[in-house]
Amino acid sequence: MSLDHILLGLLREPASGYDLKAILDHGIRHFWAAELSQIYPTLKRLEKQGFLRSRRASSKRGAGRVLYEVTAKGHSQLATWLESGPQFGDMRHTFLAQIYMMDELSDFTRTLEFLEQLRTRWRARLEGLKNVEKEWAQRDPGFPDHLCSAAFHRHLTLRMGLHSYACWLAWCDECIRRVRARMRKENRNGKPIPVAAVGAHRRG
Amino acid sequence: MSLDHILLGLLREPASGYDLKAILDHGIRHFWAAELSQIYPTLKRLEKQGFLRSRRASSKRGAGRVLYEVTAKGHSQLATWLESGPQFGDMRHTFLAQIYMMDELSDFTRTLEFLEQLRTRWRARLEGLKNVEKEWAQRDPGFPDHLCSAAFHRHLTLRMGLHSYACWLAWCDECIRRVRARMRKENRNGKPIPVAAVGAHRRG
DNA sequence: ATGACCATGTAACACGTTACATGATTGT
DNA sequence: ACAATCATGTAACGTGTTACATGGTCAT
Repeated sequence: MSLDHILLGLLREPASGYDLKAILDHGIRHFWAAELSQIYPTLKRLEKQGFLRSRRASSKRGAGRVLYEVTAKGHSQLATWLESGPQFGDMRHTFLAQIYMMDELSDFTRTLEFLEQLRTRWRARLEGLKNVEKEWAQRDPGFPDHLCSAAFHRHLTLRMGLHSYACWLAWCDECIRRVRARMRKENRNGKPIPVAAVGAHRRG
Repeated sequence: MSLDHILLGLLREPASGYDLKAILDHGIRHFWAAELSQIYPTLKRLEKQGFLRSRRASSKRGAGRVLYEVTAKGHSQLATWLESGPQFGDMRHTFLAQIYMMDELSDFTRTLEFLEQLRTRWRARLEGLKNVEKEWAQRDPGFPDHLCSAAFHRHLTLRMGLHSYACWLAWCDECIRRVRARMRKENRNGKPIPVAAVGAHRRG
């Protein structure tokens, strides 16, 4: 149900499905993704429901395009959604599930490699977002305290990405430090740490 | 595809679908969720594929139960998955999408209310996890540096939850401070901040 | 002419949720 | 008797991905 509202919200000016995909991929990719094969049918349905209206337009390059814009009904639908409070979905962090059961491999080297892969990925993401912010600051004289309302809200979401990646990296470092400490201890005195479950699962 | 591996990983001792649901709800709920209606068919499929084997057992209370355990094939399947590196799925943070388009409402009071709802929720979650950790520390003399390997890895995932919620709260506070500052400014000198998009979307 | 990009779509499949259906046992 | 908990499942629906199909324009 969320993609409906997201498309409605991104349609500030008339845009095609292809445009919306580009917007999603550029400014939004750290917290949302969608494929064209999902966007096109969704736009059609939103039009049928009266939230959008479409018209044909030509494009310099390639085929003709279909531009959509939000109707009054669409705007009020979007406002209702925004006023309904935060939509929390439950997060599915597959990599955390993997760490949870990493003891299966009985080898802390694997855990360490795994954590280092997470760190590499997140460091790259963090650098990416930092650059986005830096370039924005250079380009826009109003940055960050005199942005228009739309850009201001956009910046808040960018800050969330920066906070998150930084904090996950800190977590990675903590984990790596602790895993290394355990490995040193095991090497010092030939694995005295019990391998059997002490109270496996339940309130982890 | 992930639920398959998660069930395999959670099955350290023989357990029923109902048990697995309880494990998911207790130790894992801050990063994964699944319904019984999804778990039961998945277990059947995993058995058909040779990763699990089942036997009937009675239970004190209620009906008979079906206990599953992991086969050798299942263990090696799980090991392959764990060694294949972190599975990053793209995150869908609906509430961030909502903030992104919150300027639609042309009223910072709404943004503020929204952020305060996020803060309330996350504060509760953070307190919950802090309690889990505190009780664990009191209960288990090996905590946190002499846990068995399984519990150690479990603790790493708990730490991730603690880091995340704390960092999101910090982000909330930063946002709330900035929104309040903007509201004060607007009150001082009747809305001089441009409302029109300066460069809407694109690299946000 | 080849590949990169613009542009729109359909079909099949995979994954996940909600609602429904059944029935036993235990505690109040 | 009633509600809560144990226990297993099916059916319908909603959402999201991958693969496939089509065809135009532009630069090399």
